[in-house]
Amino acid sequence: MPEGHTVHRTANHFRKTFAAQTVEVTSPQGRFTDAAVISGTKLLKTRAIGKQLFLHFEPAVLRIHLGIYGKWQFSQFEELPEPRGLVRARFIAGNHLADLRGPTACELLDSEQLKLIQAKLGPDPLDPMADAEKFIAKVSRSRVTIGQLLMDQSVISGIGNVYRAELLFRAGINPHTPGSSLTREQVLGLWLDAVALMPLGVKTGLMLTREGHLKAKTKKADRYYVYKREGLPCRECEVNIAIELMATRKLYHCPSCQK
DNA sequence: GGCTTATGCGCAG
DNA sequence: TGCGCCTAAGCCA
Repeated sequence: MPEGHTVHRTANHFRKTFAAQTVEVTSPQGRFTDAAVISGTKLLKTRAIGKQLFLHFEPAVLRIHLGIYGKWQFSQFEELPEPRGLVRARFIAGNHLADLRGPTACELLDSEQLKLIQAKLGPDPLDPMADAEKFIAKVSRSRVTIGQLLMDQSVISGIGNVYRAELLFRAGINPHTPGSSLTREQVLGLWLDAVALMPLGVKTGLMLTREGHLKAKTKKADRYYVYKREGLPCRECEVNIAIELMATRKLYHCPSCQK
């Protein structure tokens, strides 16, 4: 379920229920072989950058990336439940439990490795300290299409297939436009729109992108302008929403509103 | 119950 | 470009 907002929610949850505590870390499945290195140490700091979660324990930093399959399951228990299925990592502090399944990455980093990985990440619209100019500069210099640039985590962190489609529709920009063909106002506009929308995602856990429907009570069927609406009439102009593959990912857009 | 699909990404070639 | 990852929800029967 991971576009950036979900990972920030996870970071917030860890901060609330695990931070500053001694955490017991195990790998019931066995594949996270370094669990013992951090188990029994304190969670000092929790940070999400885009789709990556960094849990700073005393001996090392744990980097978690859910990829497409990864899932978290959080719960509180009176009696600790047996792990169900393949649990890569299990975190326990007090009566709080977090089970991690199927992640792409669950690995310990030293400070050098951490620096390298974080240096590769583009600015995150959910980070108040993020530098929009870095995003603008990379897009403006690139002949790659804006549809692909928005999915490139070294250009901007945290955008996935849903926000990509919706942001471009909201901006009235055709996904095939090369980054360098966009005006500075258009690129800044995309950034500012992400800055405006993504906190709603963190707050509600839903990707709310439709003007007038930016509330958690918005029904799933009404939630998006174009994402997964191929063949249906555009909500603004009635022309059918188009679908195609762009670099192996499904891309949705309105051929009329996004010229 | 089975089959399809998915909000991602690294890697081989 | 295509594969591997290998979970879980959604949909159909």
